Amino acid sequence: MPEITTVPDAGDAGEVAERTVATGTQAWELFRDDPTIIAARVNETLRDLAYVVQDGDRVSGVAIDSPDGRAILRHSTAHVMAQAVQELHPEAKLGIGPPITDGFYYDFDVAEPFTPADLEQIETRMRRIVKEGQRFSRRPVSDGEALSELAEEPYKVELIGLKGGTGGPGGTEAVAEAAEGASVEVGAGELTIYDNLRRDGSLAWKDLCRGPHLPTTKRIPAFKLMRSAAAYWRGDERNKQLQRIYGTAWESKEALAEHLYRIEEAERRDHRRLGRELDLFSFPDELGSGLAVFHPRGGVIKREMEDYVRRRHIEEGFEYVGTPHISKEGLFHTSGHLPYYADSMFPPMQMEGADYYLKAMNCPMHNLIFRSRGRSYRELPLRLFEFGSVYRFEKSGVVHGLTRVRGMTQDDSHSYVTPEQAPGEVKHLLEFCLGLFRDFGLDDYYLELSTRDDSKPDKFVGSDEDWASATAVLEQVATDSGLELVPDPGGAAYYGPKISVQCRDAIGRTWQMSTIQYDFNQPKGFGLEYQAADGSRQQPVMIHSAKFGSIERFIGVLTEHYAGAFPPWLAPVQVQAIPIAERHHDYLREVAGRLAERGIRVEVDDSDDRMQKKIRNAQLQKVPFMLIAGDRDVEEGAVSFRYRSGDQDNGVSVDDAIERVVDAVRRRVQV
RNA sequence: GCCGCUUUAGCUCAGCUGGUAGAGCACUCGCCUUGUAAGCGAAAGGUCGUCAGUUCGAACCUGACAAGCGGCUCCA
Repeated sequence: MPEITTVPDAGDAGEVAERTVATGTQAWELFRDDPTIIAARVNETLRDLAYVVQDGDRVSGVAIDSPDGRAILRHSTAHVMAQAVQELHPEAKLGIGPPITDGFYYDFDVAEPFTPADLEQIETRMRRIVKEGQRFSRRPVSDGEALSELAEEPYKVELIGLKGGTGGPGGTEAVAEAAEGASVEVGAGELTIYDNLRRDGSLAWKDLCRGPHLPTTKRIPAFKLMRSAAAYWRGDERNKQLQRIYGTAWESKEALAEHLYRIEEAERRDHRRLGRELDLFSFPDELGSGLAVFHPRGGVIKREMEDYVRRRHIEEGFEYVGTPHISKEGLFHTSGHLPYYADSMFPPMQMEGADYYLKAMNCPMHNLIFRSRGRSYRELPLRLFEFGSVYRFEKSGVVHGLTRVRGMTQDDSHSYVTPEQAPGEVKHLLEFCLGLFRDFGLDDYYLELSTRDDSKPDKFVGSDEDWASATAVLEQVATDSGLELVPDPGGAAYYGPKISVQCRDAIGRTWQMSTIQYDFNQPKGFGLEYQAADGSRQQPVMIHSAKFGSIERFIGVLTEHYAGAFPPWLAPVQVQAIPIAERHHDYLREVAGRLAERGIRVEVDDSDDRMQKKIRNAQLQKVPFMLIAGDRDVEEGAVSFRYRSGDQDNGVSVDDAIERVVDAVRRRVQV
């Protein structure tokens, strides 16, 4: 028997050992000592363990708890789910079933949407398939063979026809996602079908798939179906909606349990829930969807943010202005918004023969301020700033807590600059934004560069040259920042490209917060000009920027980031004074009075609850500091200084306690 | 906007096949006067999201609308 040489790749250790094995050796034989290996990486390509190694192959094992291993596990579980669905619902047609972050999904065309009871039934059937230990068996097929074998699967047939035709530059995110999902099915090279074979070798099920897969269904340690939902075929709302089932799969029951626990944790820090529990804000039905009211405690956070950002804008050379909430429609024609965004604006109100719109953006109004008199180059950069309340008619299905609302306040600014000043101004604004993130304790973020989609010229205005130079300015500044920069093709505003700060909250979701947009179009539309040093009239560039983005969204993200335990400087109540008995009320009122003189938000809990209950209430409200006083403390002129964490220092003098609180607030530290 | 689900007291939830509502916490009032996450008791609180329809009778069945939730699409 001829022998061939393979080179197992030791991976992280960096050691490469040569090994000579018999011809026909399959990858699994190289890893028979390691039960966590469920696939092989051969010359950078992922393969089934049934792969027959070739002379010179570099082979390393893929562990089930590695990122690739989990993706293979999840994709294999998606197959098992699809098999179970078709066994229970033979009429179901298959869409696509890729692995995703933390799980997988599979789309089905079925007459009736799945019910929770259906999901349970499917899960039960899946367990049976897992128990049967069906083998995933790879089989290359020609296009013709695939088409005839899968003639009953119209969506698969479409994907076969699509092979190589998806993706490419300029695709929207949705198309890219569909293409990504489809790539799991058809890949780039030859077509393959995976047969699920029972122990006796009979065919249980098959699916068009690029693979690789686990060796057998038995290797699925833990999974759970999460929910069903509708999704448009290939991510296009003009297509039919399929029924999608989401599931998750993990390398062990423990890992699954941890994942489910993380989901519960995320629910506990959901700002919609904390907003109610901490009495921060609400969304009264009477107002309508996506319209928030801030309660006194949420109002404190909002006010601290506003005070901060107003002061910072003034420090950074901005001038505070004010503009109304509505305008005659002509303004939004001049700005160019109406043709693009009429659907996203509240419908107009008619009055005295004119149509008035609620504003969805502030820039046109700032342009009017710029244009209100002749401007000199000496005034530039001219920087206008305000808290602009804007209203956007978000589709009913997308409204979400404070992070996607219909009425919001932007800390909006517009810098009017010469083209030469633009790079410096963009840099200035980006540094401003990053400083703000630092002060608010958000440190997990990245930049996104949103550019024009060249394949959709009707969505963008302006010349190619203008777009290219504007994009180059933003890209340069973003790159110089040294921060992670993610491209967002097609995400630009119609009038120009933008940099945005995408913030990750503690549970990994990302939100667009700050934006800096380069606009060479509106100045033209408004006929903005300044007189240059040589006496000529020149057109300024305007740079739009919002630092928080929207006050509402920022509060939502901040609430989730801190899980409601705001740092002292933002906490609605900074100190809860807790008397042990009624005779200590006056003592603590005096302490509270001294704190209030120092600008501290302090409350004395003079209810007739037990002191244990008062502590519990303060903890539940996530108050950072509790000052507790009983006989001993009064005697010593001290307090028991309890932190939110449960740590406590007893016998702290009142002077010291006040300084501790004031200092923590002043330094904006978290405690 | 699309698909599915949900809506009962301030909050979290019960309420069997249709016979017109219940708990815990919170709130109010008493009692208790307390040393590190829930003291005891009482009272009060709901035209069961809204409007129609079916029925002798609707929280429950049907429809429309509204709001919420999970996705999809969208997001200046």
